Amino acid sequence: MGELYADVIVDISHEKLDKSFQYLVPEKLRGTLDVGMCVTVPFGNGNKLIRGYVINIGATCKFDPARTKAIKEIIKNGVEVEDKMMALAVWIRRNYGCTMIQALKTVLPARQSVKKLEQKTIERLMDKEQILSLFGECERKKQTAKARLLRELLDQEAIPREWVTMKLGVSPQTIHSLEKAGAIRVVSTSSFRNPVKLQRGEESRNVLSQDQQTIVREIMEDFDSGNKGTYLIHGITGSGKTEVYMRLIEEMLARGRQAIVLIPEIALTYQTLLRFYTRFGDRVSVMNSTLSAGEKYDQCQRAKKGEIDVIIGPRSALFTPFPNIGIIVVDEEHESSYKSESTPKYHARETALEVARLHGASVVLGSATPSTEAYYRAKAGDYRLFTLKERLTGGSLPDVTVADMRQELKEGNRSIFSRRLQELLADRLQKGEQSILFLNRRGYAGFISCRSCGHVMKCPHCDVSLSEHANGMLICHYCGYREPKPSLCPQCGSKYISGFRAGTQQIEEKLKEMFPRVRTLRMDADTTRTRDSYEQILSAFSNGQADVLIGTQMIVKGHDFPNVTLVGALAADLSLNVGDYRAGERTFQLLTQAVGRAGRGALKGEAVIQTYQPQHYAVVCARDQDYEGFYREEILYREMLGYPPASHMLGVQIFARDEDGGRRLAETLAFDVKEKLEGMTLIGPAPAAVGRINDIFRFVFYVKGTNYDKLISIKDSLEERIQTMQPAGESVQFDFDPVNTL
DNA sequence: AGCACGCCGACT
DNA sequence: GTCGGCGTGCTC
Repeated sequence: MGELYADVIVDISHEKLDKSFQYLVPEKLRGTLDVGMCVTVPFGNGNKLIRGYVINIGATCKFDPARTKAIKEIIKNGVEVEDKMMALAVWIRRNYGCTMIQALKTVLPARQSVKKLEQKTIERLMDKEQILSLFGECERKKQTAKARLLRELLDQEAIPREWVTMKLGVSPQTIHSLEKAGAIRVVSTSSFRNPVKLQRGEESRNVLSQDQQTIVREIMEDFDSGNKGTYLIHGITGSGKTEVYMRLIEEMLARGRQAIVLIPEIALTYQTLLRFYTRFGDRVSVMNSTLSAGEKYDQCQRAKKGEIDVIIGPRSALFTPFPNIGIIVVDEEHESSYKSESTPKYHARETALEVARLHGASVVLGSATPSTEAYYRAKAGDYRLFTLKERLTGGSLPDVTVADMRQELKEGNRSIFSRRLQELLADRLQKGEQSILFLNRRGYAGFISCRSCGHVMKCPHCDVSLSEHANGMLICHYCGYREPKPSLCPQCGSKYISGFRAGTQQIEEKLKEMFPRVRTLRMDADTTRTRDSYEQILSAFSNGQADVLIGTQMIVKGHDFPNVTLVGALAADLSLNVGDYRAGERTFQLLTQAVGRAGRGALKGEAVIQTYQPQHYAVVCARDQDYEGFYREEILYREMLGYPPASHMLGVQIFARDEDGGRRLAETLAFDVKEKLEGMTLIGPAPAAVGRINDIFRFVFYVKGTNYDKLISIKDSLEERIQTMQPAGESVQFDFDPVNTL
């Protein structure tokens, strides 16, 4: 029988060793040894025994077999931080379908950046005379490297090690020998900069409401009795979720545990940060995308050393190497930015549960509009559900009207503003109150709808909207179904059937035509290109420099504008018909949030939702702020069509330079899957929604099934199959329970 | 990171 | 010749 070889990552934190080494798996470890295990291996010329991690096992030896050494033994324990990270990487690899290297890269902090912040400094231990005599001695012996360093030390007490090795050209050995001679000392004064500017203000510790207290008490009782659960807090904005998080974190810190707070990518507002900062001082740190790789690495080191206990950040903050996490908070749990868009396509909410399991920690999910997934599992009893109904900050919910744009057309209003919205806008302008116009535009898949009756062209097999393509065909990008674009509405025979195209710019123009004196601010991908333009626009609006703010999704998240008393959602249909099974959920969430922007201050607010489908449950429930009602409808739809969370879904994406090659590969793989379905369903293959990006063609197919493990084994067999084919110009990616199928 | 190897000047 | 420091490159 052939030999087995294992790829091992050597546990030395240095960039040059940041690759795998192949070792022979000895007879006695066969069957026992598995990916992710910690082993001791002989390394280097002296065959020194060191720690390593197995990242892969296979029968092929990519190295000179005569020179491969054998693994000594398996170390078993799960206490080290690294071991937990390793276990997590193994879990990610299995659940999201990627290589061990990819999993490790997401889990471990970027090592390459070590060099940049190598803050080791060389300190002089002797006084000037001693150094001078030593310098003379070295000069005489022609020990030039030593002499160079010593001369430098005459002027300075301490020199950064970086400077010494690079600029002075002194090798580590030289430094080492001088260290042994007692002339110098190497100190790692890694000056971990804390990216938050400390501004400890007055601590405002609100008294908890009855409901808040109950949540904190029950979660902590569970925790103390060794029952580490998952909790979903369903609370409208302003109901005091953050205060609950902070209390829980305090309790955990008191028990010597650490806390991770996840927040959506863009939602890291300065206000939230400050709140945490004033409460926990410099024991808290932030992780965000504006941090350099080096700074991120700093945060990890600080966490490892126990200098901080609380970290706030987007999904990657989940991998902060804390020794003993007590709680993980996932705020705005429904946000789609929690799902990674690059391989491994992990979901931070699900991964948080695994991190918590490894540490014995509790997980708290919070949202005003919980994801269907989380609510489903709460209903099933997997999560415990808490509801916060009171709005602590005051302000009442706005009055919402749904404007039926079909009716508007019928009665001769061809403008993009309904008459109701026009009226209210005029009223606000006259009163000097502010308004927000919200365009929930997303993606560029143009759906086709009838402006007369609201009928939307849908795929008869997948119940998602069909997209219009340039050749006049309508295509379903789930299954590939296609039909020609009709010239008359199949429902009512109207000729007003067309794609919906409108951008923030057009809206601004139309608004100015109608109200020539209006002052507007526009916020979309175009106007927020630079780093702080986002904040600038928001504060300009906040200061009353404009009457109307026009923008896309980004304006509905975070930020309170007390003077805003009118919100118009211009085209609810834009996100309702993007041809994705989550369109309803996303629309409901966006509309609910948008509507909630009105009337946050003392003044009562109003909102108008414009749509061609006023009867759609996402619209109706958003109008009534009725989450339960929405969920009941949504889960029915998901169950009926077998979409997550009622079922699981594996997306297989094929990328290819050559269109035919890609299609062939997609068809071959899909054909393979067909043999192994065992009750699961195959959809596709079809060209992806965006069929070509950068001249790379994309194809996709989906497998739906209730058993996640079966989907994993489908993925495994596909991987094997791909390996045997060794496709040259094509690559394949897997996406479990995709969030974004566009 | 640590260790060996090969190069080069200095000293017996 | 040999000794010892110094830089380079490799480690499965």
